[in-house]
Amino acid sequence: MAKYRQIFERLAEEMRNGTRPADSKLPSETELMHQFEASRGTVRKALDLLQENGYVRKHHGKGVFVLKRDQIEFQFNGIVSFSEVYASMLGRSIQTHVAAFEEMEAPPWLVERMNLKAGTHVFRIERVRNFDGENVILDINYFVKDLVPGLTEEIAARSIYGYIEGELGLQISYAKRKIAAEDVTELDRMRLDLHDYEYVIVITNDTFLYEGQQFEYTESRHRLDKFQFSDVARR
Amino acid sequence: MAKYRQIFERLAEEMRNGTRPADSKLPSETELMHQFEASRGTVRKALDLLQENGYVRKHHGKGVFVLKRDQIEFQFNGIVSFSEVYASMLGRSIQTHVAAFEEMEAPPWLVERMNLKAGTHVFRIERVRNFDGENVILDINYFVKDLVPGLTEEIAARSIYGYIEGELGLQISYAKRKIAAEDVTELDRMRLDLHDYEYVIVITNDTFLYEGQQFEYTESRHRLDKFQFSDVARR
DNA sequence: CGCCATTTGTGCGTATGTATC
DNA sequence: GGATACATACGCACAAATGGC
Repeated sequence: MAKYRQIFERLAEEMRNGTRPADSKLPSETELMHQFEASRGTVRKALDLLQENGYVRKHHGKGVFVLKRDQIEFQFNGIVSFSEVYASMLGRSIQTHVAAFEEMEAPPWLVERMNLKAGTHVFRIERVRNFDGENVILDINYFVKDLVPGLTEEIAARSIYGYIEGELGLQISYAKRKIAAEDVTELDRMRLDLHDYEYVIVITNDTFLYEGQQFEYTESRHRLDKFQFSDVARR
Repeated sequence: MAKYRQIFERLAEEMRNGTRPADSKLPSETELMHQFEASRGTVRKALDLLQENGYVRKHHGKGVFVLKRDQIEFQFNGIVSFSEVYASMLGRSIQTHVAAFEEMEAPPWLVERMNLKAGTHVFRIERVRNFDGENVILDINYFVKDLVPGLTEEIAARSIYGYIEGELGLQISYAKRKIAAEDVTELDRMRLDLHDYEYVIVITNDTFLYEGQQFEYTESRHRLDKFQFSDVARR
């Protein structure tokens, strides 16, 4: 690990575990240089990282100060599967059931949407998330087959993202998300325990690799009362 | 302006106007050093900025490459008022009506939520967004009076954020957002044209200044069919 | 396969400017 | 004014990834 990264991790850990309490002042850059036996540029890079990640606030001419606790904990920015977030927020586990798994030629609307070559093959996966005995979330994924070879139903039942990033080593660059309410469809009725709800919250997700190619399109359909989305926007 | 900033702006402009097309390779760091008569550190800082802002992608051992156009345009990350986003996405304008404007002592639940001192005064503002002749969004803002002095109903009718950042020069650091569906309230019925909808989508927003103090809590209540949220998450 | 040139990544030392106290 | 600390910039050295030979 890069040295500035080590310093960052070390200091961040000390802030999380309370060794460096909120509002306390960090040692000066020169002092940290000696403590970590690093150059000033390296220390500064670590401090920049800390500030970018919301741990500290630098005050020109005064020093670097630790920000309050609850401002730190809340960071799940970036790209996370909503189900995971949802589970972690409630502190409980979600049962996942693979309701469909097929390889198919991308339908026209998907070719259009993902800007694919006609005839491209994709995996289509339906997964139902069961929470407290009720099916409340339906995830429909489309993955470009060439980019995610070797995807199986067993993997889908666990963590597709774990496979993609871990096994395949694909680098995800960014994702476009959209959230909106939609009328319940027949498929929703079939897969979910909808009670009397006439609407679902739909999160669509277009995920791109570093090279700019889209490799995934996903719809995550949530029963109204079981939907929640949180994030932190930073400037 | 700082030199690395100048280099960043210059290169970014050239990418936007097409002088440096997508997938093209930037000159090497050493070459840019000479072109801009800057040190390598300075050039690298500019390149880092470009990558952070989604303009380019660096590849160790290969070079720096310009990303595709639509990957650049789509960035309305950060903190934006949802109404503005909503309006810009539909390409139409929204009429804003200030339905309530009062100064009050922060109620207990707000003191708790915003971690205020008891007895703190806040502005409470209700604004209704009218779109195509229908009231579809109700914004309820609470601003800490001491941090946003001089707020008036006239300002509320235009852009509160414009006032806060422009006139007052306050620096917003980050915002926590939450989106969820809620049952319609009496207030919703009073202010909005709800038709038969029994639910609203509620976006809560806690906004913080750099010093870590929260100065705003807002609820934005949308009629189901008029709600849409988009963003781009980057890694 | 190894070797090498190119290019980015990291770390170091230093100098100057500027803001705060 | 002086001490301290952050911001920016420069130059140098070496490491690591890449691709051509």
